[in-house]
Amino acid sequence: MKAHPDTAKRQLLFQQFALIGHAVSSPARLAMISLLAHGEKTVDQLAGGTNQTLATASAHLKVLRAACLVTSDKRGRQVFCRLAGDNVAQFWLALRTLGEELLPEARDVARQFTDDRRALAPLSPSELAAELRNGRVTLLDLRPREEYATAHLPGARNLPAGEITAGHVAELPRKPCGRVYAYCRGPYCVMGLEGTRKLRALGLPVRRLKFSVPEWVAAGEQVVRKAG
Amino acid sequence: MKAHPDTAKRQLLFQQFALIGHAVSSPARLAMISLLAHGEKTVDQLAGGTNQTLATASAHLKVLRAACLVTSDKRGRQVFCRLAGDNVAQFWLALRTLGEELLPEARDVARQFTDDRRALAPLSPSELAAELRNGRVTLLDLRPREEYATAHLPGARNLPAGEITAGHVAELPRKPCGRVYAYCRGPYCVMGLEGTRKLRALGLPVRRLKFSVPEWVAAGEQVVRKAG
DNA sequence: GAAATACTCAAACCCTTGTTTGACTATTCT
DNA sequence: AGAATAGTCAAACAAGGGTTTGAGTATTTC
Repeated sequence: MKAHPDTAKRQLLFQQFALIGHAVSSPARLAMISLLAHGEKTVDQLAGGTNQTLATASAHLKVLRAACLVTSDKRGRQVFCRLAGDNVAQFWLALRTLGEELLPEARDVARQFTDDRRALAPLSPSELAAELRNGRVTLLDLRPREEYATAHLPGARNLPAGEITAGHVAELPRKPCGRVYAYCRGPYCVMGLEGTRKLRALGLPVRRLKFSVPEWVAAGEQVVRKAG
Repeated sequence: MKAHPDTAKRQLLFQQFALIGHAVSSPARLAMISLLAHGEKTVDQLAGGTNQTLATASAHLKVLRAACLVTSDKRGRQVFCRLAGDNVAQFWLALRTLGEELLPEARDVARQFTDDRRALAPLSPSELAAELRNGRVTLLDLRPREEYATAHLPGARNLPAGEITAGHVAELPRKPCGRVYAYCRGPYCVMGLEGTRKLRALGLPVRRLKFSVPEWVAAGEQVVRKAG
């Protein structure tokens, strides 16, 4: 039985789509994508941020580049990687959301990240947007400076989780009677969990948001992006 | 260096998400998903519809079930499989769309399916919905009877591609001065391409739509679903 | 020019996948 | 009861993936 030429084309197409599937079939690569959703990173930073050796990170990047999810360019002696487009970050969010809905085990673990009712603000992006408009909100971005610089929620102040001290907290200009929210890299960001704990230990009644910039963008809200 | 408990949970979560990635990392499994998007199928039908042996199809199904993308139940001696939800079909469409946008090779091949300007109707779902409302449209569903029965576009008539004859075409009640559109299983459906060719060879000035039921649903339009 | 940095590559390793084959089970039909 | 149907499972094999190691390259710094 001879294969129809259209059938061959169709199979080729599915093979191509499977490249993207393959790219998102490894926890390490998913971690890299979720990191890159917050801005470009060098291979080194990417390896460090996902607990991999440089060589393995480089190998995973090869797969991500083969699927055209990630592009990179060499500047000086460093290779800067970034997602190929906003649609990649949105696809990652779609995959994550589907997993949260479909996989029982994922749903269980995910709940543990949003379990601490006192420390978590159950706001959605649009609800926060409404609170921001009425003005009585202090919003903290706990991510590293470069990520904040790349894009952050409107009105957010940058307070990198690693640099939280009593001094910083004391000099925070807080709106009278306003709520204090913090976000980091998303609902499963360990740095954000710890940062929030530390802030609360220092007496700041901050609550962690369960979303970050990528989710905010996916919800159709505006961000403050780096010029140029 | 001891791993933080939250970090461990996070990795577990990413492993779970990677299950879904793995499920969509094989062309064969993608073909199965795209078939299942048109309604439940037995393992046999699924194997036949994707050119696989029964055993390989069964093995692939195991992976799809492990990712909770597909559920199945035994009725009599047959196992009926279906997508775990509408969100699975939408995720498949999101993956396909991302691939069409990102992968140059996929984009090239995809274009070949929408190249024949005379035979293809460049309508979007919302544009077709508008045409349907003004009424002068004949709409043909070329898929098998069961898929039509499961869900079809409002106003569509079922004319399975395999049963197209001059007789059938002659007795088609066509709206005066109306356009004739046909859809099958989507933009890359070979059966739909051939069915359209056959219809045109029989003198029917039909044009193929580049979407089907899943895309129509994803666009937020209503379908006629099987009762029960 | 030499050393250091930030990668990439190739080889080797092990482990996982995909496919085929044949056996096995459950269900239905006769 | 016996045969046929629909599917799963286990074993075996080839193929492909992920990680480590060590070497190699381009660029920058000293």
